[in-house]
Amino acid sequence: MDRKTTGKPETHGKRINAKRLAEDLDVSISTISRAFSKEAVIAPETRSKILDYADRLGYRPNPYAQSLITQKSRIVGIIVSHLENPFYPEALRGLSEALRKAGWHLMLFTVPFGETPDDILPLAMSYQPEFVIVMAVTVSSSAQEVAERAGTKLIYFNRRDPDSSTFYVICDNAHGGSKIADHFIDTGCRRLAYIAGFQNASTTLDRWRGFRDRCIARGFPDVWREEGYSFSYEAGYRAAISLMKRQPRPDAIFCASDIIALGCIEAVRTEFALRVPEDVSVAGLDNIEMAAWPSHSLTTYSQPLDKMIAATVKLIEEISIGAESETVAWQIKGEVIVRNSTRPPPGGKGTGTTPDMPA
Amino acid sequence: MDRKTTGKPETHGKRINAKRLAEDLDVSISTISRAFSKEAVIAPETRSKILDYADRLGYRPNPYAQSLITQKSRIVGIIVSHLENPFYPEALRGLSEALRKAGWHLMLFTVPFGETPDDILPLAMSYQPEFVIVMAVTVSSSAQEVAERAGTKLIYFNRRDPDSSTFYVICDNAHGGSKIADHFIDTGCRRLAYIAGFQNASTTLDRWRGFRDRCIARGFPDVWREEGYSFSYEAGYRAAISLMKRQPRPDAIFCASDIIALGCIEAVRTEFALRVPEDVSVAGLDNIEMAAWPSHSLTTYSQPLDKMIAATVKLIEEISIGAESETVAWQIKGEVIVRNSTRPPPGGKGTGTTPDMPA
DNA sequence: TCGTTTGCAGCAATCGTTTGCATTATTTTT
DNA sequence: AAAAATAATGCAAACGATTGCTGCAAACGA
Repeated sequence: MDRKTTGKPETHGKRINAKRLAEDLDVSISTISRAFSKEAVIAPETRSKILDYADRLGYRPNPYAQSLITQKSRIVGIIVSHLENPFYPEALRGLSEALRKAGWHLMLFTVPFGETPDDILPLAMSYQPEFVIVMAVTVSSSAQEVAERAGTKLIYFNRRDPDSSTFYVICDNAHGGSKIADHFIDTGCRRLAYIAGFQNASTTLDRWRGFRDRCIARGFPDVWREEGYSFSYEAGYRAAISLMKRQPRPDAIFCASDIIALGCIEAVRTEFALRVPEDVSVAGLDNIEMAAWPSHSLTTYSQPLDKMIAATVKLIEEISIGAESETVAWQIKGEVIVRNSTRPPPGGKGTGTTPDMPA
Repeated sequence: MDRKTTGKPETHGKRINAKRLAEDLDVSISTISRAFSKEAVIAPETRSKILDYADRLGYRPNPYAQSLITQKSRIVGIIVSHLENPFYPEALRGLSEALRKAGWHLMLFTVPFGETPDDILPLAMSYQPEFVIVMAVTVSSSAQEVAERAGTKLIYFNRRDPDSSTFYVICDNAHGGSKIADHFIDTGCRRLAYIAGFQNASTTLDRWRGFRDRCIARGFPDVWREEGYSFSYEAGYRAAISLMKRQPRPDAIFCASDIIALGCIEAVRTEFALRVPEDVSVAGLDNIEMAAWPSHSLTTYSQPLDKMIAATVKLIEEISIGAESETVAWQIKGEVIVRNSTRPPPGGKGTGTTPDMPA
């Protein structure tokens, strides 16, 4: 009695579909369909009979037929350009799980070196996703228009489009910059510098603005800015080198991202034999997991990733329902996470002089 | 003359489909379809006329209708469990680009903490991908059967299923272990140890086997093994602590992955105030980008990622064509990358004593 | 008992393609 | 010039669902 099947379900050649179920159970195809629809009106016992049998056969409604008829795909595309920045895998993972829970499927598109999201968008569009999340530089307005015309909504994640008014979800980058400025100044730093990331990125810009404005406001108008040209370890390493050659040397460096900060710290230590934080305070922005590793122990401003993800999913759900969503954009505050890459406050409290890290 | 449209293409309400093109161009829907099919027989001028016009309208064949009729999805699902290990974002990116070039679409599924690929597979199946790449622990044979029955082929990436004979692509992990053993022994290390990753993973096992067997073969049968229980920085940190408490202390540690090795190095330095590589040589396996950073400068055995990706795509293409692929599995050799986390050879040549890293 | 409301299920049109076969137009052969 | 071969297109039946409408029974009220 432990054979493969217990009666009817003899997978007899053909692929199982609604018709097969309908015949076996002696109902119409419509009824099968309704059994799988939450809102449809159908007798409870009929539904459970169908659902049970479907389960036995391993039947699931064909999503292609569904998409074809309903004109909805339940697919969200995601365009990512810089997976090498650990912030993005973290974001990707969170987004993936949250969207899955909400019943969406994620199609991944990476932007190869030398190409732009603009080149990828048409491809991403081919499965007619209802949404495309862009975790990369913003796309041109013409590409944007193509998407809109096909009925696909664009959502920027961790980017903001200076011009157009598409949906976006970001952390309050200017706030981050300003809080780091406060932290530097409060701990006695005076010669303040910034290492920028990719030049056209809104994140580079906003973090700089927040940082510089706050420095100025607190009486330190001479803030240096060094271009990193990208959000990477190497960028931080290189930028730090030219920054540290200046006279007088900066005593605090705010980096446009954590990964830049790590490169920066390394350069300060290796190339100049200087100590962090005794000689230079270094802070980043992101709060990637690596920042907490004892070897790095990086002071940073945390991106509120969970909240950003929740906001993104909420946005998608709302628009999808047709709510025309009042909130077109989310900008969420994070907080400063003080670790050991910045000097302790002058009072001498806190972590003491320099803990942990061996010479 | 620079208006939106130049004549006909007045997107008049309805969604553009083959029918619309057919009417406008006065051909049949079949002809439209054939214009988009490489193999179809159609007059060249007809084809280009159609293609041009389609371009003007921005028409592309509806993939859902296509999938429905052809029973092929051109979708490959990918199940990833440990994006926090930088090896996986790197692999993901490569796979994504290579598959896209080959005309496939990638659906991403991450395995949330506490769940297994088994739980995710049914979900991944719902869009009927033609292939599912599993970059995680292997799935149970029953789940595997479910996939096979739905006509989906499973491919393991960086995993090998001890029991069943599904497709897999891995690097030659045993070779890696043995080469690292050689390197340790050649550079004068004598008290050899291994930090394992996730216990049931084939990678943990194979790397250990290769390492231990080679050590034994060369006359060092007493190889320590410490469990890390996962492939993570924290695991390496913890495992290194209990390993270094032993007497006598190991003087060389082979870690089941780069990220473990980084944690291990950090523990050795911070918790024991010992130097790497002077007191202990540490090597990993993967060759993630971070391993090359000057702050880490990790000796490691490189996974031949490019080749592994190429093999995966080739596998997919072949099976998809129906070639029933002779090669069911790929196992590709990598090579030892010597950096500064292992001591130089006794002869004194090579990089000298200890370069770069400040005290 | 009969008319009315209500609850469920079925009919059939529809989504946008692909493709085997029939048909027409064109060229070649005899 | 007619017959045969070839090339290009059209016809229509799938693929597997969803959903507005219709129909029918049971339940209800009078």
